[in-house]
Amino acid sequence: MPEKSQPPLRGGRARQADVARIAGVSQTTVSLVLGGNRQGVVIQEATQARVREAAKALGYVPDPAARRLATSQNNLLGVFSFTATFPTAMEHSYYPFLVGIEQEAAEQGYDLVLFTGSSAGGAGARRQALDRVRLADGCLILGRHLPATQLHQLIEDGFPVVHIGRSAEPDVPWVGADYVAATAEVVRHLAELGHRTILLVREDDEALPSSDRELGFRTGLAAAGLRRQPKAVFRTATPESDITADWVRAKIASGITAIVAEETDSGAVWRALVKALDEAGLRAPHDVSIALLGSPPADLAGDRIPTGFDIPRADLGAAAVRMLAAQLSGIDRPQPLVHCEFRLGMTTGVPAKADNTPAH
Amino acid sequence: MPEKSQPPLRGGRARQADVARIAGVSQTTVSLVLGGNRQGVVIQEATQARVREAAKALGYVPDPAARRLATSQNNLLGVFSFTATFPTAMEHSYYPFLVGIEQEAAEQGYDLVLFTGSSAGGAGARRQALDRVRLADGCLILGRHLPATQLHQLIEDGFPVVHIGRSAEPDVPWVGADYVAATAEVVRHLAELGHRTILLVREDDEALPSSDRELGFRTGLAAAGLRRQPKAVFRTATPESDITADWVRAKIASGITAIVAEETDSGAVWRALVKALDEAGLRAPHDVSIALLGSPPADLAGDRIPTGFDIPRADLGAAAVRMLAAQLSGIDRPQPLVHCEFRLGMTTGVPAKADNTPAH
DNA sequence: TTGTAGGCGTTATCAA
DNA sequence: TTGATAACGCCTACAA
Repeated sequence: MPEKSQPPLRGGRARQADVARIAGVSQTTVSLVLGGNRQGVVIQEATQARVREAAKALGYVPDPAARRLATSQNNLLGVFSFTATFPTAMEHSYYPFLVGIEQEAAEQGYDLVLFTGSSAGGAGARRQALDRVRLADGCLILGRHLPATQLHQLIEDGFPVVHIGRSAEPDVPWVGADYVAATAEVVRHLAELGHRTILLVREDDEALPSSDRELGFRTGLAAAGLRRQPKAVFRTATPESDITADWVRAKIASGITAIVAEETDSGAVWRALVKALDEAGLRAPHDVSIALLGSPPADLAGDRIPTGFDIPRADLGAAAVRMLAAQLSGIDRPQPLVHCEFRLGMTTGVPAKADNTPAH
Repeated sequence: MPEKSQPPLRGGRARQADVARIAGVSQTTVSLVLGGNRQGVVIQEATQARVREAAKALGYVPDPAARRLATSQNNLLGVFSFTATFPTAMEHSYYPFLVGIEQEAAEQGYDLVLFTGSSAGGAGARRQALDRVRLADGCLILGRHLPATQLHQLIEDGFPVVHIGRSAEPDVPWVGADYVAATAEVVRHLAELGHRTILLVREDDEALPSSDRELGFRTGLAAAGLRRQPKAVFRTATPESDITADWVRAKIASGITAIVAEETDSGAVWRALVKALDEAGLRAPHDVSIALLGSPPADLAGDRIPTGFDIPRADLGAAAVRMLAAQLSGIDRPQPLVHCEFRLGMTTGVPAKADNTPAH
């Protein structure tokens, strides 16, 4: 047997070279036949058959690592978050985003690399480094607090990155929910019901989600032709103590017929509002209309559905993947804003009494 | 500038060669300094510092594919599931497993690769292929229906794999919940309360989770010194129609004082049992004790907590990672069985009336 | 202490 | 139509 001295299999795996030897052709031919043959090279049917047969006999399977090395395409999308991606407390997890991310990634032919221990530290401090993400073709970033320096280094190097959630950092590509339009729509809804004096309750910080809602609020008021009201926005850092039964009564007495509350991470504002109404013996929408600029916290899910809007987290994840894929293939970036679905709940209705604005 | 003509960065990613050029050393030295240097080669501190600095400046990260091709190690653990890992219906998801997987992977210094599109298909049928997991150092497999052929191919080739959930396939390493011991413990609990005639309700198939529970049931009976009862196990394929108010009444009349129900994917058995009791106007544990061999379905969570046991899914995920890590480092496999926590609920108590077994 | 050279399995470019 | 041959990025004897 004057065959080459190589053993037929090495480490239990057949290589293209093995197939080639069995089929009596060159390794290149095997690659051509078995790989896509994108070069459009013409190969005899008989040869192809021989190659295929040999491959099958040997149980040949291409080595993805080698393939990826040769094509310099990992088909890997990174997912990086600074907090644990799957915390024990499920409500705070990125699960809803991942639903969309996974679907769209599959659609586009990418696998996902989940970088672990971003918060915990795990095995050594160096794992903290954002640099690890470079092993993927591009990376999605979840969460608010990013190390701006590292991130910009990444971006400067031309590494494709998309932040989920509108980013305040310049030059960081992002996808985000369109809070402005969604909030404006809620205001419009209230205005159409006849409300003329509407109050926005928001947290007392400068986060984008908050200021976007305020912008949408003002936009909505203007679009509805409502005149600028001096104290249309109420800021609170401590909802529990600020938003009381007395507070609500006073607001209603002052002519306010509708209150829209920001959705916060903890849901504290909305929770406090609901509680305050309850303690005041008031009911929505009978005594006052209330709306929530976001989704209700899980533990209040059983309550009456609040009017407001839903943040399409899965859509956001999918949009982020699309944006990243676009960067990777050099296509123009798609729309970064994702539409929020208006939610007609049971907490808004016509104003309790004729509004007290001057007749026009 | 008599530097080599290569651009400092290619395609946005730095290679060892780039680092070497910047640091003014050879590529080997870079590999030595940055890689573990398992060869024990001694390198000047100053040189090492230069290399590290250059690497940092360039944001160098080793290419996983290349690394794997050369060594078969890249600190990546694969997660493969036959259904989508993040389905829209969160209740049926692998979330609880992922909590443990992520934590333990971080602990052990691994990142995770989530192989997507296993079910959806996505970009072509080949994505279906389990072979992609070879990019990682090893792989966790979730879900029941495995492509046995591909899986065994993988295992034969020495690729480390761990199935989450006890596997019926031979030679497939797995971690699983110890249903046998847990079920036996529930039976013991009932026996200690004084129950002598206990009924097991299970689904009518031959799945391991079911048969393990039955085995534990019989073990528990034997350990409690209860004599073998002819019709101690009731099988049903259609719980809704089989488990009715009349059925329950008949069982109680026949002397049964306790019923243990298998946890099924849909929770159908338990649901039917609870409903039947309700319709019969019976209450647990007053009229009959009932126990659930697993966790209650989410929509019944508000009900009275059933006695039974909890499946430690996060622990399972962590155990799977440990087992995989053990395989990777050549250590002996750790215990594959994870203990289920006994859950003392409100549905079991002393038998309704003096039991009717003959005096001993 | 550092560098040279060869190989891992695939793809891609040329010649033949 | 096929077959050498050179990357791809990294690791590791072995040589200097």
